[in-house]
Amino acid sequence: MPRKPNHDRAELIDRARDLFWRQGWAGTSLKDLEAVLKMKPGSFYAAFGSKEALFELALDKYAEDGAGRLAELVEAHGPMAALKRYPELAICRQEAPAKACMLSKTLLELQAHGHPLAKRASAHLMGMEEQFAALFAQMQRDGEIAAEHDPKSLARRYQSDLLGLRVSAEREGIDAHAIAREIAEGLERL
Amino acid sequence: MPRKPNHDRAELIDRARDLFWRQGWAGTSLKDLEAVLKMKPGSFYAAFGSKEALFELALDKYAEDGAGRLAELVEAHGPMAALKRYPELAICRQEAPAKACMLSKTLLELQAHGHPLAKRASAHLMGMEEQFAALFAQMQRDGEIAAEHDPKSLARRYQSDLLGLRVSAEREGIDAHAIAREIAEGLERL
DNA sequence: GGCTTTCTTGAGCGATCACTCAAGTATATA
DNA sequence: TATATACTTGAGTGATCGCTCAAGAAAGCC
Repeated sequence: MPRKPNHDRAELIDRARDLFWRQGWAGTSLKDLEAVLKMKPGSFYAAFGSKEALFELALDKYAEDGAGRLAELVEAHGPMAALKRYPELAICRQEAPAKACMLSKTLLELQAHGHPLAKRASAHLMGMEEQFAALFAQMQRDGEIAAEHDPKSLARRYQSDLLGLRVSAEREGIDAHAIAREIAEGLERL
Repeated sequence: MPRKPNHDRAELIDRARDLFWRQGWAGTSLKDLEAVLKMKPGSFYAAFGSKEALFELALDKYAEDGAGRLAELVEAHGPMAALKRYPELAICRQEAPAKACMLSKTLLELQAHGHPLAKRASAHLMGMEEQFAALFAQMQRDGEIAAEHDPKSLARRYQSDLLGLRVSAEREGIDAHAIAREIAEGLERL
């Protein structure tokens, strides 16, 4: 009976994610979204409910894709090589709308107002960190790194280095690849 | 002949800086500023010209104060001890309106729109990095760190670590002091 | 006390914000 | 082909945005 939607929902969320990632929450107006999604207000609200609801979908997709890329890397090269490659991978993708992490951008922008999206970003960051910790733990079991380390501490530090790298990569005149290399080299000394 | 201003301008800029630092550019409305500065719109615009002009003053004050605190630390304890203490100092101050760096927050929020304030924040970050580089160079001259290092590379990495630390410190459930300690310890191995 | 000069006041400006809804259009079933 | 069922359209909502300006209040000089 019904009419089919003109657009592919997953594709729309991807495009919204890229815009939000680049421009942030307040920096992205509904006009911007309407232009990028090629939707009029009515369709937009029928499809997503609100700007906030779409941002949440975008944030979740961002986290999911990031975790997926790391998992692929682990699958292909093992934990150590994956963690060594991941920093460079995070800043080299040309098609990415920004170098900095969308989760940290969201956290920094919305945390002060106690916005639910900040909490959600924070939770995703914690999820990533647990993924890192699991890899460090596995490396320890495999004897790839010394037994004296605490996997959770290593993950916390690795995450912090990654966030710093990705903020630095946003700056002009900074050789972020050099920083990525140094982070990778740091892993060898564990 | 004239009437004296009711307010101390430097004090006003400090209060505006704290608000902008915490809430960011778009997250801070003129209503917020009027409340914190206890000024009506007319006085505000007579005193500062625009929201953007005040943000610029606030940003400059932020950078100046940060550089000052580092300089004091160097004066008191020398370059190495100063750089080792600085990370902890950056995240421990209770009176600070946020843990994250105002310069990086501004950069991340406004860079995508090519806003002049993002460029200014970027320039201040570069200024800090040069300050760090000068200290590393001095430590090298004093034989405190190995001669093989490039002071500019060390400064770039130190800055990146610092930015990462300060984003991490904004998160809930993260022991940022532990990260600060690790950054300090890292300096000992140079 | 006048007079001048500056600062303060606050109503209100046009623009933009996120969002709504009634009307129109396209598609599937009957 | 007729009807039911989405989906799309876009003018328009009230609220808030950064900002203006004419009028009033306070301080220094005569």
